[in-house]
Amino acid sequence: MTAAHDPRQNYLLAALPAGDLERVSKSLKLVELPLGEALYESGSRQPAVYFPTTAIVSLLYTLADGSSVEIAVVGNEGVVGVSLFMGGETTPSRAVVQSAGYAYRWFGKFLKEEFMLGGPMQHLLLRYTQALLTQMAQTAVCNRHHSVDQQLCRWLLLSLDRLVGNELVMTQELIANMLGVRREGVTEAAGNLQSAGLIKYSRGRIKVLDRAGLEARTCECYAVVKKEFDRLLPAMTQY
Amino acid sequence: MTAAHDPRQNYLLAALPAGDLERVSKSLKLVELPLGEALYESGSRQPAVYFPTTAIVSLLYTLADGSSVEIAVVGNEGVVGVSLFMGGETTPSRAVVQSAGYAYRWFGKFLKEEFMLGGPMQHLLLRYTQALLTQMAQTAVCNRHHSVDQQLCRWLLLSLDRLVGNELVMTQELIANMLGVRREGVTEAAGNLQSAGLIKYSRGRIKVLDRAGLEARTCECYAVVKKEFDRLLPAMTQY
DNA sequence: GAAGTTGTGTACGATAACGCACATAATCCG
DNA sequence: CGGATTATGTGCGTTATCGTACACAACTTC
Repeated sequence: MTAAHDPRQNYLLAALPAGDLERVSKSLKLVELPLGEALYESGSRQPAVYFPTTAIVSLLYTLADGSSVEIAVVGNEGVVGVSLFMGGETTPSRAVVQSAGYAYRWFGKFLKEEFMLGGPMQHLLLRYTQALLTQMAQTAVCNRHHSVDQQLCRWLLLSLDRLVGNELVMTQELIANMLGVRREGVTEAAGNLQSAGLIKYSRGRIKVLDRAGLEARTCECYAVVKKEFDRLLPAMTQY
Repeated sequence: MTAAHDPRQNYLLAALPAGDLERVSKSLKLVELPLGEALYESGSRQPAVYFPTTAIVSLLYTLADGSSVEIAVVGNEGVVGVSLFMGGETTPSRAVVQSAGYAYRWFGKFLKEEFMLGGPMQHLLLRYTQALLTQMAQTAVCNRHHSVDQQLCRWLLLSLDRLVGNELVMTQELIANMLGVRREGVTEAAGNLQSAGLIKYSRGRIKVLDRAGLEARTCECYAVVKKEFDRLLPAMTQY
C-alpha cells in the first residue's frame, strides 16, 4: 500500500470537490481485482460498487445458450454497479475483470447515504450513468451494422483508453466472447490489423503500434462514445 | 379534453403518492403526438420530458450512412428524455413517435425542481432508467445473436405491450428501420408469421392473432426485458 | 375509372460470418 | 527435455442476410 494508490486515480472520484472526496474516502477500500474475477453475476445482489483505478471491467450479458456479449466496458473513468444507486439492486448482466488491476470498493450503505445528499457525487454518478447508456446503445448499433474488423478496432481503442501503456493481455478467444463472434473471426480480423502494421499479436499479448491507424479503420461508434464521455465528464482527460 | 385523459394512464405517474401526483400534475401538459413526430433529435437540447399515455415512442440511433436502429421503445410504462434528469441535457439518440397518441409533457424546470427533492419521483425515474438500460443492453445482445424472425416477434410483443388492442399501424419499411434490417427481410419474416397464423398483415396494419404463439417463437430477450420491468416497476401491471 | 403513389411479394447472385475439423506454434510443467 | 496444454492459423462447405431489380397489388387523387 504505497503512495502510488490514490482514489483520484479514478476520474469520478477525482472530480469530487476536496471536502466530498475526503468524506467519501473514509469508506473506500482499495481492492485488487484479478483477471477473470466476477464482481457480480446476473441477478445476484450487489453489495458494493467499484471505482476502478488500473483495472478494466467488462459488463456482459449471457444468453441461455451460453453465448455472451459485452455491452460496456468500465475503467478508471467510471464505476461498476450503477444498479445500486439506480435503485434496482441487481441487473441481468455480469461484471468480469477484463484486465487485472486495482479498484476502490464502496459498500452500498455508504453509497446510498452519500447519494441521498444530492450533492456532487450524485451528480457525477448520474452523468456517468448517462454516458454508460450511450456506450450501450452504440454497442447495439455497432453489433448490427459493422464488420468484425471494425468492431475489433473499436474494442481495442476502448480498452486502450482505459489502460496505461499500449499493450493489453487478452486472448483472441476472450475477445471473441466480448464481441459475441467466433474465435476464428477474431483471428482473421487481428491478422488483418497485424498485416496492416497496426498491432502486434503474440499469444495473449496485443501491442498497439499505430493508434491513429486503428482510429482510421474503426467505425464511427468509437468516436461517438468517446465524444459523449468527454462531453458528460469534461473534467476527465483520460483519453 | 374529456375525463378520458388522466396522468395516471402513465404508470410512472400513477405510481406516485397522491400528494406528489397532485403537485406534479400542475405543471404537466397533455399533448398529442402524431405519428412520425420527432420529440428530439440527436444532440439537440431537450426542453421537456414526455410521459406517454397512449402514444409509443422509439429511441433511435442513426449512423453516418443514414441507417438507423431502434435501441428502446417507450410507452405508458415510462418516460422519454431521461437525459434531462441524468444531467446530460442531450443524447446522441432521436426519439420518434412510432404510434400516434397522447403524452404528458413536463418542462425541464419543473422536472429538475421535483427531482432535487429526492422523493418518490426521483426514485421512480431512476428505477425506470435502470429498466431502460436493461432494454438497451438486451437489444444489443439480440442484434448480435438472433434471427430477423425472432427479432420481429420481440418487436411486435414490445409494441403490443404498450398498446390497447391487438392491432398496430406500421409499414414493413418502418419496422425494417427499427430493427436495422432490410425491408425485404421484414417481408419474409412477416410472411412466415402470417403463414403460421400468428399475425395478419395488410398494408400497414398488423393484427396479432396469436400472442402466445409470438411469445413461443421469439428469443429470450423479450422475456428478460419484461421480467426486469416487472421487477423494477412492480406497481405497474400493464403487461 | 385512370393515373399516380405507396406498400408488399419474389427472385437471385454476392457476401460476411458461421460451425467444424485440423494443423501448427508457443508456453507450461513434471 | 519431452509431453501436455493452450493459443493461433487455415481451410472447408453452410447459412443468413444483403443489395438490387422488378412485378404486382392496394389505396389515393383528380
